[in-house]
Amino acid sequence: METGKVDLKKFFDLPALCPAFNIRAAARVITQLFDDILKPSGLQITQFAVLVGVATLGSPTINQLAKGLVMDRTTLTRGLKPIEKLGLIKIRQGDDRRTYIVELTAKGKSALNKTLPYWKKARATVAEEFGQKHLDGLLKDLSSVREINI
Amino acid sequence: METGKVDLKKFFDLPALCPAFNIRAAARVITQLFDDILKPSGLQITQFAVLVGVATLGSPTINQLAKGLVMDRTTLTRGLKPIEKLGLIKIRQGDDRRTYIVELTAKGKSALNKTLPYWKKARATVAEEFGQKHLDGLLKDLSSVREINI
DNA sequence: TATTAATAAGTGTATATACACATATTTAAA
DNA sequence: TTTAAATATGTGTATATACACTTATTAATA
Repeated sequence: METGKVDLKKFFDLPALCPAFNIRAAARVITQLFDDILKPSGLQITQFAVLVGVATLGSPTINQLAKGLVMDRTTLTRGLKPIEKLGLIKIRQGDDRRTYIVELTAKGKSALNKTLPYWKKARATVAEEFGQKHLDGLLKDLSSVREINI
Repeated sequence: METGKVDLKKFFDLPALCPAFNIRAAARVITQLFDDILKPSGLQITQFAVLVGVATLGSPTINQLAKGLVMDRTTLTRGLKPIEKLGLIKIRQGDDRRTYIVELTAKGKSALNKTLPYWKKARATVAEEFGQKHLDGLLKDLSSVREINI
């Protein structure tokens, strides 16, 4: 049976073929690039993403926001804490008292506008490194990945 | 100046255009898909990735492994703990006593082989949902994202 | 109406992520 | 050879991630 003997050769081409490895590694690279360029704004790209979500969805509930951001609800719950502490959002109970509604504060709106040029710069950097058309294709692909449901 | 008034319209198409939003959301979806399918193996895709890295790099140092996995070194340091606790790897000091070398245990090799079919199934699922050629293109794109250096 | 099911959200726990900083060891330079 | 620079790693801290579980509220049903 030789349980100890293991042919490791078959694993050699696995990293290049693995969607999970590749997408996670790329996400780390992109996140660091964005965070680096956004640094002067005082926001991280994840926090900016939440604020944009709140703005575009228009004072959503936690659940609605989580769905909009394609994010686990409990992940979002924790993620709201820091930006709430920064005074960028307020969370108030909805008419349906099970729900909680996330709203931008004036400070939050101002942070959005302050951060936008840095976001544009970060995006431009990626487009430059990557080619605009190439990037457009990648974004389309990523959005169909998002729509995968097991 | 109307600091309170903020035109939120300009944020509406931002999510679709943002590489960071999209790649992070896609990474969450793909990770959950892989973790779900790998569940019977007892490994998560991130742990499997580390084991594959150790196997393909051949007993690398922490730094070498971090580079190979396109991972921050300190992230890896923490990530090694759980699989070390599971007895899948051993970490020993190198001849250069600054270095620590990561090695697969027999149990680790066995875990690799046990997990491989689940990984194949997960990859096949993605390929099915996504189209094999489409996926090949995406993987190529993601690997060039990885090579971005600011 | 009383009971049950469905929905919304929070908490416990564990891992993932990475920056800033500190320590140990080796290599290079004075 | 002493000192300085470079390299390898770990730790403190904070946020990100999500599963399993619990609680509160509302909607549906008996």
